[in-house]
Amino acid sequence: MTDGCGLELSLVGAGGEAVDLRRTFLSHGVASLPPQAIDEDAVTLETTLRLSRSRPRVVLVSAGRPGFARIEVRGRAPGAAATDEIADGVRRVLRLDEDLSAFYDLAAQDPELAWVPGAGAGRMIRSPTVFEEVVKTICTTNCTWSATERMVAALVEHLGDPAPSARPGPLGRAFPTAEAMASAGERFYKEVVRAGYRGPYFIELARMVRDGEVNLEILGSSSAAEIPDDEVATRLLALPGVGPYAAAHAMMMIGRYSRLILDSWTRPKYARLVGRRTVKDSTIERRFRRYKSYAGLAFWLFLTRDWVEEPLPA
DNA sequence: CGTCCAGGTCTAC
DNA sequence: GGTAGACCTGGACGC
Repeated sequence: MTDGCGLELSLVGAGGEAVDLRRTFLSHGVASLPPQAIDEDAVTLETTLRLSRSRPRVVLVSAGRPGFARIEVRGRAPGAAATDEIADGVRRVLRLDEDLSAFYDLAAQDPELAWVPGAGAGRMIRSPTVFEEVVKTICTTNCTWSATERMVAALVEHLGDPAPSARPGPLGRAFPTAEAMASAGERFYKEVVRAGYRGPYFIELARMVRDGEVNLEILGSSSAAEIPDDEVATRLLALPGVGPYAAAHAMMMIGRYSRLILDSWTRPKYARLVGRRTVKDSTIERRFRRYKSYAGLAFWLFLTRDWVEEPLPA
């Protein structure tokens, strides 16, 4: 456990926005894939963070004093450097470094999304690396959610570096590095992960990242600010197994909200919410065009408002 | 049992 | 540039 002071993070966005921890934890399904896990009732997020100078550590994030998140680190108390790294990691995962105030201003003018700023919604739980986001996204393509869970769990369980406290299973391990994924053989992907045709995609993607042919992490860093979304999309679409859906999904995960995630879940859900049987993609795009670079985030929040119960008006 | 298809992508026209 | 068909896997469903 942490030292007596405990570790806490102020739940405020970079622009002073309120942040709702529960809304953040339940921002999207990928947030609950290993090595992350969400306990909805306890409002707790567990994840395992890789550290630069020591073994990965299991971290638990939960509600602390009002306006704060509490961070617990499993195992012996981390040193000062590791503590800083863990705090930075959690800040990144919760996306606290992001300023959503410009988006909130737009949402406030839209009767159907005016609830967003007050709800502290809009922070999509993120993974420690862009590589992890892309791999997980590929695991969501063309299969059921149970298959996604099976594939990700197998990758983490068999290729992830364990924290000292790790027990058998997919939790308590950092997400595998590109190195580890590139070194695993085709048989591993076929027989253990049961990834089917995605196996060769994973091997090639991991090899490209390991060999420095692509720099995915730059796309998720603040130094990529001058790279336009179109360019980010082009780079993602060039990756094996990444098409329009996966590119839009990965972009949402790395804070590039211009693309709408249009897939077999979002399309019917949108149609149902607006009381139609089907809606053309172009119609959906038009509805959210006013949000410009935040169109994808607006669309996602429109779809997921009912994921969290809202407090009754006083 | 077979067919369909799930939070698609790729290749070949 | 738009559009079939194939593609791993494994639940859900119809027969």
